[in-house]
Amino acid sequence: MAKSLTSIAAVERDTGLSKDTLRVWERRYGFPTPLRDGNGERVYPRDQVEKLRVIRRLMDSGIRPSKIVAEPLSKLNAQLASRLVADQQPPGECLAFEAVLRVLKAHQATKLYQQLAHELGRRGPKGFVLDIVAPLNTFIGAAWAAGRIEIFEEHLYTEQVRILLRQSLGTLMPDARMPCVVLTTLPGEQHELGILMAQACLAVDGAHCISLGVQTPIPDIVKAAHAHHADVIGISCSEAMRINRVREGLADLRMNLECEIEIWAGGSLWRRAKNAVPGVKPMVSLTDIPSALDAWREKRVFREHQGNPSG
Amino acid sequence: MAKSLTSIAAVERDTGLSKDTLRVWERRYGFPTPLRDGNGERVYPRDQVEKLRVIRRLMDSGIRPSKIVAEPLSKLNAQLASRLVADQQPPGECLAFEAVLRVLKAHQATKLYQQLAHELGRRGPKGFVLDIVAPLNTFIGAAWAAGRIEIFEEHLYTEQVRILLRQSLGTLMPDARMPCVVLTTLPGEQHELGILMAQACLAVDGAHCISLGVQTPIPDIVKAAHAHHADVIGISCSEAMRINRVREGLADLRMNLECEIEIWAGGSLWRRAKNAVPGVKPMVSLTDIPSALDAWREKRVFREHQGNPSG
DNA sequence: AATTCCTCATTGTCTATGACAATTTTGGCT
DNA sequence: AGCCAAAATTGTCATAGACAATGAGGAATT
Repeated sequence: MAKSLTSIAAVERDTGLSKDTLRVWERRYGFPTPLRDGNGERVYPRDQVEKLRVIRRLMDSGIRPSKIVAEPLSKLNAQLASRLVADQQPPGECLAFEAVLRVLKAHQATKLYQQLAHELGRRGPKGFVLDIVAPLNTFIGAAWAAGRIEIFEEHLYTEQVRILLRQSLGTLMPDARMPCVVLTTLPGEQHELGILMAQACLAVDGAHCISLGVQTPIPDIVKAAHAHHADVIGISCSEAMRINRVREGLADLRMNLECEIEIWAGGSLWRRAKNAVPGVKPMVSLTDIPSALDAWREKRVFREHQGNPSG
Repeated sequence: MAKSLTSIAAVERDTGLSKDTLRVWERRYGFPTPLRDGNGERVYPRDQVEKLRVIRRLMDSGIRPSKIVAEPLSKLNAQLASRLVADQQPPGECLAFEAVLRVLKAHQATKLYQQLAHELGRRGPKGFVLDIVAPLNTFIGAAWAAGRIEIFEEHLYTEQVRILLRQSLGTLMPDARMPCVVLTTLPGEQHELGILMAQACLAVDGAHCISLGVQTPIPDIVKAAHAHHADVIGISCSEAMRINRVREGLADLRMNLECEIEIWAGGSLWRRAKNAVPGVKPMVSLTDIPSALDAWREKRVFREHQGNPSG
């Protein structure tokens, strides 16, 4: 276990902060303060990378860099811990959630799976998603933001939910009057859970769903929309994404799609983002999905009466 | 559908070519030749972005930029088409593969699933992976590289295989004499199929597998390895990755892990990469997995006899 | 004839600093 | 309080030169 010094590219990879940002912070805030190698290239000590990762987490929860970049690590950790208390709106079932967290931290994947499968069996796909997965998701996300769990533990959780949802979604039959929805995330967004939850909600209401997986380039989303004759494109955005990037991506997508094809943008990001992108329907909560589907059907029926009464 | 001009950031997102690379190509090869907006910032016409995407594909199959960046698009497309013939080593079952491709291009996800499920039922998990999925995967990858299918169609295929493998892997029990393997990909690598195939091969031989999903940051891989008391870290690398990045990432990982923990790096990338990373075991084919497991067990038995006969 | 080694060309990434647009915050004014 | 303008904040883009790591081609050796 050597000194573990990292290049600027490695820091970008590990923290998600761009090279430009890292250099400009050094210039403006006096942090980080990398050493230099023989070529005059930046070399970051491990503890500075760790601090950068903490900063990144705090920024994801809305804090601006000037307030934190120059602060000592101990203060940042304290702030991280206090975030949990602020974010957490105990939803009644909070105790059970703490139990899930314990199982997760013990890395008992099988036990976690069984507990969740029990709930799925009891409530069915829709109830499972709305009453369990959605709030539990928020809870797990908050636990991560507060430093209570590691990202690989979050992955472990995601994995179990994913398997469960995939299994239960296979049996549902689509309804011809409902839209064909293509689901994916924008490049840079790795969280698949949002898509899966949306897919569950859409499928139980009879919509025909096609998931492209995560991180589909914009031109490919457009091609997929045409190939599948999609009525709606669903994009899931987690709070880990930069709002600017998402806005730019959605505007780009909107510009390249026929306006008959709707774009629905859901995910926890939209709690933070105030103004939406023109021509894109923001879905703050999963409960917006049924009403959006109703609205779509209404509009479609109306349009058919108007323009094409026989078809 | 406006003129669709894109910023350099959007081009980076859509092509995977870094901003630095885009600027330096312009300087060196005279392509791309973006317009400039009011601020003097690059604005790329749509057709140039399309050409860049073709170039990217050709580079992923090993061609160097100086040979192709300045060429006209028509030549590049011809080259792309000829790649398929060159790459494709008909593995006997070639006709069936073409049929799969047809189903895929018709977007008949259910039919595709049924065909694959039939093979899984007939051959069991291991045979299915070795005889069907592995070669089919190569074939689908080649079809993508040759421009015969779109990336979202590849995703559709991946999705079906993923569901099937997940289902059949759930029933297998690990063997206590076999290593605990943590599986993931490096940041930037989005292809999960490699992990799934590795997991299938490992699990049928009794190894205890934990998948972290894709794109785990190096520090998190290290933490996960410790938390799960992993014996082996398995990293899957597709040919879409830049070899440099992978080498750097693996060297970084090796430096931060105790040397008792082995690193096995598999995936189609290693057909192209000649020299491996020190301390990392390259796995060219899935068939290397059983022998690697045997070797691991041998070594472990030997070590226990030497140092710790009672435990 | 095959293999190893050496050299040259290729290529991506890094450096530095200035500029600016987009957003958020602040302060003053109804 | 509520709202608008001014100011501060912040990320990204531009420029051009430098260099290390890789690949390719040829020469020398086994």
